[in-house]
Amino acid sequence: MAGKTIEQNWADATLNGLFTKGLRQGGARRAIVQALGEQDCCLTAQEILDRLRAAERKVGIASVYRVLDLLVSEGYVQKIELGSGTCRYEPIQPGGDHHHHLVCDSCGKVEPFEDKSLERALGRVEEHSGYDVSLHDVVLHGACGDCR
Amino acid sequence: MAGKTIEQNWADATLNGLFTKGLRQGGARRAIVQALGEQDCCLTAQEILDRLRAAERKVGIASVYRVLDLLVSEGYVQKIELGSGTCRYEPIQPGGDHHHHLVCDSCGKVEPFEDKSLERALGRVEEHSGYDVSLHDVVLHGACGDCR
DNA sequence: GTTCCTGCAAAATTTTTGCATCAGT
DNA sequence: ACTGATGCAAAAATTTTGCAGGAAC
Repeated sequence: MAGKTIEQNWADATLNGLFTKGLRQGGARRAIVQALGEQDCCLTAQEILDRLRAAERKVGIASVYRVLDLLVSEGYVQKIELGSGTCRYEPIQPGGDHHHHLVCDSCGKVEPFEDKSLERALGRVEEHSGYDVSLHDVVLHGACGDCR
Repeated sequence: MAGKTIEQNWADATLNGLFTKGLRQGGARRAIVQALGEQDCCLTAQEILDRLRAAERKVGIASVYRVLDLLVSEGYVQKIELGSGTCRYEPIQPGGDHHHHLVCDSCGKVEPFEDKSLERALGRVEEHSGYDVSLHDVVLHGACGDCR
């Protein structure tokens, strides 16, 4: 149940953070943050909308995009593109718990993976880059076990 | 002049490869491959069109997308998305010469970088992934030297 | 009560598709 | 000559914006 707790904490921490910045916790905003928090990997705007609609929560697609924009610019959510043409959004876990993505170009499946030594290599690159790096993003494309 | 040579080789090798597969070297196709070959980092479809138009070569945007699609599916070009909403396309150098991207989220600048130890870490991840990985893609987001 | 948020609809942007014509082999 | 490639225009898909009504504080 540890995973669930961490994810729930993300939603609460995010809503609290927004509140602290003087932003309101309106219905759509709370619902979208909740939906993101219940997910362990990335979601598209449309997927978020579908989940809210399935939960009898009527929201407009424009609100989904607006809230996601806000969450990205406030640093709570990472926007990820995996080559499908549609953007995906994923909660940023403050604990540094952090994964990347494997994409099967044949069936479209997306899976998360983690690797400490990859993170260390990325950390070294970031230090020498001359940039103040806030986020990174690794995508591996290929054929999954079923499709290869 | 080494860089130039490699890039020119990419365009020639790509056109030859297409020809070998029974595909024709029509005007638009050749022009688009040339434009990509003259570039060392990624281009958008619109940028490619602009270059061709500037060179007095009238092509339709649809042809640009169609040729890029073909090049991606034949393995000559990598499609990359950096979070701007528009896709970018980059030649794949067969020699394994290979770079990734630093994106400044404040001014939009995109720079390439290389790192051997990052590639090694990626190679290890790929081996253990259970996928047959054909491509990978690393993007670092942050503030560049001028913007930070 | 004021200010910000939200939903709807319209617009903008990017990418794909249909079709008649043209060019490469 | 035959077949596939191309350009144009229309369509589709995704994301953004304008605005009036509603909700949070």
